[in-house]
Amino acid sequence: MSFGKGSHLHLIDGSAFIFRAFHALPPLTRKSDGLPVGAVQGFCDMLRRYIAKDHGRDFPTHIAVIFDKGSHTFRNELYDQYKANRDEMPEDLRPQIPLTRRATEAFNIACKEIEGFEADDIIATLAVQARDAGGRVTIVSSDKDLMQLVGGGVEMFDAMKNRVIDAEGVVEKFGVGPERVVDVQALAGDSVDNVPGAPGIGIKTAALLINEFGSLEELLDRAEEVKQPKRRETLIEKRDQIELSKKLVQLDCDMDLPFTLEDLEARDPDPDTLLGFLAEMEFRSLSKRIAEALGEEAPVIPETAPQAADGEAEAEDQPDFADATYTAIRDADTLQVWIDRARERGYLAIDTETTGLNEMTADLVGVSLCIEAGEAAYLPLAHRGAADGDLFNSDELTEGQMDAGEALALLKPLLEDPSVMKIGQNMKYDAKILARNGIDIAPIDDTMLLSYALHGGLHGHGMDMLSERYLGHKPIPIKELIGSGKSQITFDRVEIDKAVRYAAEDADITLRLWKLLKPQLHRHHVTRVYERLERPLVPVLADMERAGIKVDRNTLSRMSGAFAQKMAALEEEIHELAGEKFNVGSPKQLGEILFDKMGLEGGKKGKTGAYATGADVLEDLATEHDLPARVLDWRQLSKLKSTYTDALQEHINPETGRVHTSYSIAGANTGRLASTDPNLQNIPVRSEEGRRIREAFVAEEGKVLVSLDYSQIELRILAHIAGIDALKEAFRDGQDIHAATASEMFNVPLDEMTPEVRRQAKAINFGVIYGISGFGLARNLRIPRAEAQGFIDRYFERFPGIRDYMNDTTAFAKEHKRVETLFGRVIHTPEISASGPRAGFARRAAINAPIQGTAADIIRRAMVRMPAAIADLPAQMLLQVHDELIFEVAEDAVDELIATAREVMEAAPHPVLTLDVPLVVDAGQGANWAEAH
DNA sequence: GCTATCACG
DNA sequence: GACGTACGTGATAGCC
Repeated sequence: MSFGKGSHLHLIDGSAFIFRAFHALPPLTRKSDGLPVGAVQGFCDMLRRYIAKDHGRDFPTHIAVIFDKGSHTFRNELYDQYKANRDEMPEDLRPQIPLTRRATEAFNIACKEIEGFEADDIIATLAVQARDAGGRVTIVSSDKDLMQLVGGGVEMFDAMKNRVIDAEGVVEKFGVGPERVVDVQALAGDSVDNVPGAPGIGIKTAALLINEFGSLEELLDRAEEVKQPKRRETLIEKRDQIELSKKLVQLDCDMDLPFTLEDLEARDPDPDTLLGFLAEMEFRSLSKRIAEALGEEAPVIPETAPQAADGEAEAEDQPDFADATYTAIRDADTLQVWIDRARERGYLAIDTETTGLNEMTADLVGVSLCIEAGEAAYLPLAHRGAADGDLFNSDELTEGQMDAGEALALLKPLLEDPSVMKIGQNMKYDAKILARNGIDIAPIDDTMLLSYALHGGLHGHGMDMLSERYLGHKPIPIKELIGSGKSQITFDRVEIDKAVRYAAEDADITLRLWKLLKPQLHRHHVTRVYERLERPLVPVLADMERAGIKVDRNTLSRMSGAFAQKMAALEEEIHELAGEKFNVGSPKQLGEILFDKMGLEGGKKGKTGAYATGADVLEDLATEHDLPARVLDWRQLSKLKSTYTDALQEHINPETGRVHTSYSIAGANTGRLASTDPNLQNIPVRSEEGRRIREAFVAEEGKVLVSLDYSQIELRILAHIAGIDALKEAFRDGQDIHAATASEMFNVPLDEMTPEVRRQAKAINFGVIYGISGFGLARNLRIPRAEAQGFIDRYFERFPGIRDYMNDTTAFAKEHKRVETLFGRVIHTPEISASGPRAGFARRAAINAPIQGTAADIIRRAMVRMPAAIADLPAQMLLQVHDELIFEVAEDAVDELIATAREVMEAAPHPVLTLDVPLVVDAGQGANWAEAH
């Protein structure tokens, strides 16, 4: 087919794509030999869209992947420093480049490269040819150089972000249309490609100048007319350099190509070739998906034994999931066989199925067991007739199930047998369910926590994810059994045969993951982290969650009513001030009222096109007008009512009268816990009105709530890690640390300290923990940026150790792609070498992680030791809020509890670590949490 | 399902 | 000089 009107050419910038994929995606290696293939997989996944034909009207008639070839191009002849500051290609990316070419060929897509030419120029030439022939062009790339080409039927597509870039997008980026992009680039230069441009002029200024003068040539000829002296001089003095820059950034649209557009016609891939290549790469789920799209059988990829040499997994050969045998256990004899086998083996994987996700209300429906990969059994205990079946019989237990009591009585000795390891995925869930059935499961291993200790920061730790990633197997989605949304059924309504396949598979997967991950602990030096900080927390948290905390419904309900009244009054007032009724809770409507209708200054639209109406914006507006101030009040009440006084009531368990949160151990990257359903780690405290919600959290009659919290633990850890003598001394002397910092920084004696100066020092102290920036501090303190930067400079001058810590930590993260806490917890930082704003995020996260993570480790150690320490006291640990533990204790044992728990908390780093600063724990007590805190 | 907002340490 | 920024979370409401 000849190329012309109606044709649509897709040009994929291959080199740029794999560079970005390499940095954006996790470092996947081929299991059999450790060959890095993450970028290749990302590339193939992108090409998969062409197989799936889910492009709609944009499906290409012609397509090619274009690569760079050779490092020396005509631009180096013009300027020997062109791209001279490029980093070496990462070691792990190098071997993936030829593989990417092979991938392109396997997809039967034209693969083009020309020695001595950049992909950009080939793409430019092809795009112009295609456009001139009357066709459409989509350039799959986000390289800003290619933005010159946009318009007249040419658009760009950012495959990583799944976003089309058209002429409008170009204007957004460069401030000028595509035809003037070169001019702006020539002025602004490009640090990545080492294009010099005009010193002192960035994209913003360049766009301004080009828009004013019409073109670069015009600007340079009339440079005398530029008003700003500095700019004028630069433009005149650096004219040659600017003109050279233009030549460097200008794409060559007129290359002699040894092929034609017709050669790029889209062709269907040969399934054997393509699937063969994917199998060779060992892309399990990808080859399955592509096989499905092609209507072919997925290739069988053997579960090869990874080579020990590469230091990664060394799981024994595990059988194919397709060959697995999953059976039902329907009688005591069969169950006994499984129990005996588990005893003999010394371990088993186990998974419980229940009627819901809430362990406090869900009922046990069945238990699955696995001792050998590929061989698992499901023990159904409480399956009932289908919900839509005969009403009369629907609650009857289905035939062929063991009596639950009998089965659990047989299982109990095994599950409590100290010589048999029980393996689960997220064992806290199963432990709680079993505890409610009288079984104290121990000892345990948890594949979720293995993954967390090994790979925290790299990816999530849910079973579906781990299975796809490490076993190349997509588990049966639970939705296939129970549906979703309104028509969702509970697991006890699932047919037993279906339940067997699903439940047994989960136990099978868990066992396989355990065999794969457990041996890696040692090699990654996280055995102690897993054994001391992750695993022992499971029973401790299970106990706390089961205990719950008593919440007084009447208190909440009264507050809800009061809030509702106040809100209604405020709402009326707001509508009056606005002159019309609108939904105060809608940021979109509020923005339009404030900035469009009322014409207030300072309206800024975010990326969605809506005005920002956050608290900081409204606070600024509140000086000008009453309405924003009322909205702030309304928002506060609305938050308190919906999230706390209303929602908390729903969480009171009718059986216990208490609220039972659930802590996720592997949720936060730094090692912190996260509290969900409900979140009891963000109960209001900072505002007077909000703090009253804590009055609803109460102790039982005759008991008291006690709260113990670490004082300034993160700053103490910073002082220790960064070795800041002045801070250490201040902590040893028990000084007010923020006042001490202020005194040191501003040379103000402590007894002359003003609250304002102290406040600023406090903001800086916190900023340091977060990876301070002038911008962030300025915003926080609402002071000019230059002033904030001045504070930071002075701070670093007085505490040079902190700057060293930040630099050292960043350098360590860049080298190792991870940081560590003082207790050896590893937090991976894959984004640390990213470019653009993401690099800043990653850097600050890397600076923060060892500090926040060490604090998290310390309180984890305290929590693990706490139950034994207070075993003889009539006390129970209920909640953790990052640096605070809340207990419920009999009135007459309060003092003893405080003394004991404080000792455990203050000594938590021992014996592994002795901090250079003391840990101080403050205590409070009362009938409710507001009093105790 | 995404975004904005706001509650906590 | 320019870019876009404080770290870590979870719940709710609005909106497509």
